[in-house]
Amino acid sequence: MSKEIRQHIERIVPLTDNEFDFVLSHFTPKKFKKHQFLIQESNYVPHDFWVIKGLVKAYHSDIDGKEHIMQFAMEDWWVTDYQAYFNQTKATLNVSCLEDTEVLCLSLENRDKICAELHKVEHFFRKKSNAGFVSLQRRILSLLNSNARERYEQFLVQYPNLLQRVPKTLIASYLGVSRETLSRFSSL
Amino acid sequence: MSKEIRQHIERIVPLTDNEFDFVLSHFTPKKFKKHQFLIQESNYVPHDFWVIKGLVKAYHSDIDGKEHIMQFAMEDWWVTDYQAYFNQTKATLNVSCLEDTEVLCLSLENRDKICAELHKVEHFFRKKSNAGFVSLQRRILSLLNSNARERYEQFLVQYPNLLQRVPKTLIASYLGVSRETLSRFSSL
DNA sequence: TTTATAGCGTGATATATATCACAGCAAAAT
DNA sequence: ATTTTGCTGTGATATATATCACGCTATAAA
Repeated sequence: MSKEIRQHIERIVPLTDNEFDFVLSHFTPKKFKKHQFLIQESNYVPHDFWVIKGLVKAYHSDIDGKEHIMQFAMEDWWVTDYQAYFNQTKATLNVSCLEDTEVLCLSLENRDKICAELHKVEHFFRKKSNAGFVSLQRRILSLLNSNARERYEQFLVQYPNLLQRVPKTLIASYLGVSRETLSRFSSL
Repeated sequence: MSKEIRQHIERIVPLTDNEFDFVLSHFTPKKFKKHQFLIQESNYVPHDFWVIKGLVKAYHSDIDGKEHIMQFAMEDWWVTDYQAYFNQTKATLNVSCLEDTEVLCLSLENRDKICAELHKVEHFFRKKSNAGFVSLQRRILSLLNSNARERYEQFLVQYPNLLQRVPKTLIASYLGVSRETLSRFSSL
């Protein structure tokens, strides 16, 4: 299970065995059952999570109790409430498991430590953050440009694998559409 | 004009004079007149731009010729088509000047060079990227959560200064609302 | 087994927002 | 000085999407 994250990092920067051991020693593995919470609103957010196995949703509950999904995260994805994590403030998002899930946890302190210690690691996280930024920009453009049906079709192309594992209700909530409207799309 | 960017960087990492000179030498200043383009769709994107003075919009033109604004950028902001810039692909966004504008240009090559040379600089850009990521997440949540009027009110709170300098038509396009609908909000 | 509960589809209706059309006005261009 | 262009407001109407309501099915809980 540590091989996977090594691969994940080495897709961007090569590491010696020693370097990798050093990095890995700053992560702690953790397991969650379906329906358990990695993060709950109004609590502090101790970790960024890298998903080894399983599937989670990060979402905001509005005043009417409606859920708005910020992101899904499955194998090889990172997830947390980044606003709260980076600023050490209380979460406004919840992160909960759609399946039994195993993660590697990285505290902000440890993240900054391995970044400071190993320039390569700082480089890795910069690249990751840049890529994340770009993909959020794409999502924003899709919300501005496209109607509900088009957004759904884009989702199908971009995340065909998620479709298998995530109920349509939640995909609707990720896309900013009601489940009924989404359902009428899928039926043709 | 170089003092401003030094301050901008030193809000995150302190630099010696030598270090700053080294960094600055990788930027090139450039001036644009109102209506000129920093970036045009379907061209390669040679630079990331840091705005010294002025105001620009980064936007996508859809098939019907409608503009969707990705971001505004005024003094002390960064702007480019990041997807195209980071991946060295052709732009899908345009960036054009709403006012006469002065910028500092940073090529991807130079960015990577100063990041590789100075760990501090890589740290700076990582922090910047993280902050950008978080603010895009906020915008996405606002698009999912809030109706047009609420988004407009949030915009007023978040960017009161932009309201003075940007026509409402463009704010509407940033918020994903028609200018007519936005106009009906402002009138009460 | 029986009973909940979650997911999904679908009709009828309501509503937010877009679109179309027109006018007024200020600033820029000729 | 006159014309053009960009920005804004506002009415009338159209449309995409939300909401409400119901039933069906499969899985999970009692």
